[in-house]
Amino acid sequence: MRLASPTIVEVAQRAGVSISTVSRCLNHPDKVGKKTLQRVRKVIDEVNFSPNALAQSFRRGKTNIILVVVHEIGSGLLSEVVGGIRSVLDGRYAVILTESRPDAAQPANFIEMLVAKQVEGVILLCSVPPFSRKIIELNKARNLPIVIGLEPLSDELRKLPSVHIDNFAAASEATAYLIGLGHHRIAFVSGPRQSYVTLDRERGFMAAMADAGLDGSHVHYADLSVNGGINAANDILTGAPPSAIFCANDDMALGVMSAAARRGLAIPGALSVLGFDDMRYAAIANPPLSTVAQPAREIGIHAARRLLDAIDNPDEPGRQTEILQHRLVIRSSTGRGPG
Amino acid sequence: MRLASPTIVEVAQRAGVSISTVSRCLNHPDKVGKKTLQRVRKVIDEVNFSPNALAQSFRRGKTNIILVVVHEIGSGLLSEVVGGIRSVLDGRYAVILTESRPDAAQPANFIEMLVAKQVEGVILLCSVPPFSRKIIELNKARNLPIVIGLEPLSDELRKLPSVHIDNFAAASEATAYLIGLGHHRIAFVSGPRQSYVTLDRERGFMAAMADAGLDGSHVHYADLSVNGGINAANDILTGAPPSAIFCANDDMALGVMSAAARRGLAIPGALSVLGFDDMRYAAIANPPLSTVAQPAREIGIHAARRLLDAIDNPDEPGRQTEILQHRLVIRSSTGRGPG
DNA sequence: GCAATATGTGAAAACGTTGCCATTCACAAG
DNA sequence: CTTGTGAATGGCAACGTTTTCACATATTGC
Repeated sequence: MRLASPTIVEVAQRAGVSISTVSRCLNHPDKVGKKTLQRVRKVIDEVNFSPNALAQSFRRGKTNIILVVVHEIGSGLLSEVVGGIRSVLDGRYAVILTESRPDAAQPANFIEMLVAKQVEGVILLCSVPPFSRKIIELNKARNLPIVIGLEPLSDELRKLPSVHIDNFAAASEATAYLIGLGHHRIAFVSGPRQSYVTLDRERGFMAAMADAGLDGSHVHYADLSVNGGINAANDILTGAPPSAIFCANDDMALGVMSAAARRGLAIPGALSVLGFDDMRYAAIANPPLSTVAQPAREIGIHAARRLLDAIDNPDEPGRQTEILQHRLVIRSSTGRGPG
Repeated sequence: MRLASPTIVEVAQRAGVSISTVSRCLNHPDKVGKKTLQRVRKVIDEVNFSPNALAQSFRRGKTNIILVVVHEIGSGLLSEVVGGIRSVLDGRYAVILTESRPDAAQPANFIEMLVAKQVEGVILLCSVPPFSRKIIELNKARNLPIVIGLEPLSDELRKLPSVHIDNFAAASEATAYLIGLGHHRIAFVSGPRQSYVTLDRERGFMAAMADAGLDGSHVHYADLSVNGGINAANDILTGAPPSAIFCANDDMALGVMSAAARRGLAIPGALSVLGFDDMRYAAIANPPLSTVAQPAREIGIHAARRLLDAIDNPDEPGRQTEILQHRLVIRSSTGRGPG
């Protein structure tokens, strides 16, 4: 009993007018006679008509949909960014999200393309290479407006407008803070090497260590997850442990804290832990996690504005990367070091 | 310099064939002569043609897009559920997400409708009433397949297929566990009253208390957020505090733990805290949070399968609500009570 | 009361595909 | 040589809308 939706034609017939008139009632009601309008609207209500969005989009060549690509939705930070994006776009565009984490990998990618073409712009909040490469192609081939948020990307992507913090500077400031606290042996838990965000943070760490004449080679690699942090901590804390561990994100820092707690290590007494991102649970960790905060909502807002720019002026490239301010948030997981 | 995308017509001309043939090359290549196919494919490559997805969907009346509605993306639990959904749907459908949390409220809703109509099915993972009501209308009016996941919904929604745990039973078991531990004064931190999930949990708590002949009226209301938990805890812990607090979700439980820690209350020594959901950070809280786990991924998988069913057999209602197993996860935030 | 101008309306052409049907052609069977 | 068969291809309508253009009618200014 799938009843076919009524079309504009049916409305026209019932109201005894032409389809043009019905269309006008929908889109330019001021250009329609008063009583005609009334009659048509009545019929529209009666048959519960609403225009076929597919046909509309097709005809207009416009979908009013913006796609936001995230790697995985379960992150408070992303939630903030998306909130910022929506605060700008809502009303003008429907914001839909897609995850780039692969599940059935191959065919999915293909379908993403399909999605992408029904979309008027994309905000990329992730940098997984195979996926972003596809997106770039689309940008080139179809002239699809794209803005990168949160992540500075590989060199080929740097031509695209992007909005993020200065990860290098942030990490090196944070490291300097740790050094100022008297820590000399500091380990850094980095993320996957393809990620330019964590790479920048890693380099910031090493630069700050070098500046202070300290050994910045104590770098471990994990996968940015809590478990990654736990494993890294277990590695790091055997043998001669450092007095501080700086993590490329909060999830790993939380993992490190958990592993340290399990080993009976007092934080920050025996070990200082510093995170990155200031995600939602950082403040209520036990002890509350020191971290460097990204202005997530702001990033979303700016990215959305840039996208709007790009859509409205498809021809001019616009200024490229936009750097927002980070902020070192000192809570209780960091304390004085031995030195 | 927005260059118009080439259409099938252009390809046809360049290849010296009819557009039907080009279309066939795309959709039924076996029905095309070998050398024609080759020639057409060459041209397609040359001009970098790919069919206009909007036109295709319009023509076919099929978009191959499934919409998943979540209240807000920043939750590990949802991430799991979505993972499950995608493991079933990827390849057959593109899965896109939308948040129901309002930002620019009114106009947004309107646009959601637009989105909804380009979509072949919806999985609702949230129950915010104004939004879900809209969805229901769509279901009725357009016969749009819908499945509810994670949340049992209001009576009017109970007609829709849904997949979730037995929140009443789970909460009452968890409460019984607390009682068995020797707790007599137990507070419950509930969520907003419109939410049927938290309502069920609340009722489960009260029933278990009543069964044990205890006072189950110690119920506080918060908004399911960490801060809500903190505030609730501050209320509860002044005066004559209970020996255990059971929260309707983990976020609030984490908030309660944080507030308790700030007050110098030992957990579980002075206060036991029990959460609900087993979200990602529950296991690494300090101390690790006892909670009741939902089989999130399973819920996603089942919901997706139900949706597929509903799409394939639009006429039969199919069996209605499907109950999956919960599991009490005992970690270190709960301990023996005074009694 | 007549031209000039608004105002409201309808006919029809698009938008880019797909798929049915008809056509052509080659080739095998009679 | 005719007829029948199958494969390969082209023509064309259709999907539901929006929009341009032209037409008819109503309104205004003399």
